[in-house]
Amino acid sequence: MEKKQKQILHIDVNNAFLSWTAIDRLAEGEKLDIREIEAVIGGDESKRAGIVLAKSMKAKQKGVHTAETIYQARLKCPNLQVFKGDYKSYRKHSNDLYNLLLQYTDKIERFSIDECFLDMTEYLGNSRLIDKAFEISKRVKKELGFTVNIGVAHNKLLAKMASDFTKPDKVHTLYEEEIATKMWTLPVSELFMLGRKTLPKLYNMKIKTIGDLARQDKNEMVKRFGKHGLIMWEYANGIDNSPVNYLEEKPKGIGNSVTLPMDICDKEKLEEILLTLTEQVTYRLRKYNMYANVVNVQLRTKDFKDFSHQKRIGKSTSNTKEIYNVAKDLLNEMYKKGTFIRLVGLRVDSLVDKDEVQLSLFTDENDKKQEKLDEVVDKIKQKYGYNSITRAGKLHSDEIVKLKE
DNA sequence: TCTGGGGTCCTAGGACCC
DNA sequence: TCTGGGGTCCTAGGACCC
Repeated sequence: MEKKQKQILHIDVNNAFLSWTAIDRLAEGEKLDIREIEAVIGGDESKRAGIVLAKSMKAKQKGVHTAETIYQARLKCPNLQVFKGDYKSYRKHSNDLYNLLLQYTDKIERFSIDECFLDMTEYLGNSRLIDKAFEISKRVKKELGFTVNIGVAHNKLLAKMASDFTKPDKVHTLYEEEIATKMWTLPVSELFMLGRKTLPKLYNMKIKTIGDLARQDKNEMVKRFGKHGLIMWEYANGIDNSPVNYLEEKPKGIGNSVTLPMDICDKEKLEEILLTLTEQVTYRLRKYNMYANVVNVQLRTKDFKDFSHQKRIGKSTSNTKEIYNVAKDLLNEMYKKGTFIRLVGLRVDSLVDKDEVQLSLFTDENDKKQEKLDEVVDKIKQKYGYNSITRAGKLHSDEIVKLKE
């Protein structure tokens, strides 16, 4: 029995953050379209978060890369203009795109804020996949005011690779018979899931193009790189059977981390930051109506070394105080006196739905009290905004840990 | 004014049980 | 007394993505 070939589109917003900020500015009456100048969306350098989040085509032509420091970008592009990001607005533009795409299929996987996979297999009728791609491209541009790249293929990997070819505002196909001419000729660094650590190892093996990688012996790749070796080899050969995950998925973990305005070696201060992070993380956790089983604390030292300790806690919980107590223990266990810390992070993992947790018959009276306390605080935050209520003596770390609605 | 913040998945080693 | 493995859970760290 022959299996029906999947019909997949990958939609990728061109310079998403920069385009969306450009649109917002024009809507507010600004005359300058920042897509037309040497510009980036960047983090706040005064908060030691100065990296490039998105770049205009003109900045790209000067050699500016995403994720490099704004300092470095400016060396290459002295007239660079830097703009702040606005995540609330980005979420809205992302939703606008999603809602437009829903008119074509409900099998949409939101891969990130600016990328979607569409499974069109059952929604094509008599039309061709590529014609749908062009139609979507035109409509997004006209109705939403920004451009997208669309990859057209028979699996997700090939669609994603295709959408990454030439930009912006382009539709590219990458069918099986085109792999050799369109993909194997590319540098191996272009392959999805091939990062900066693996690349030098491949260069040592004289692998320069995706084609070189595809022609390696599969078993040899597994022997050398384990599971990752298999994935690399399969991707290089255009093999990917993963489905478009269109169902809304619950998060597997929730975390907040913050780069401090200056390196800190005062443990009390670190604990205060940790408490603020815990409040935010558990607030989000409770909004999902979930409990956590694992607490994880991350520290980054001033020379950029990362450490993390985690602990599986006895019972699942979303209680601020309980999670903070575990977090504080982890911090104390890990923190060496006198070390200067650049970043503090808190995550909860191994999440479960609150409803699925068997409620203990012996729920502690004190636990109930704590849960009530969280509820009351959450309600106030929901009604009057996250910032409306805070613990005494904690205002400073509230400022450091950027508060969000 | 050098290097973000949010995730997911994998690996290796140790503890513990059978 | 010594010598085993397999399986599972837990933890620390790392690679990669946008």
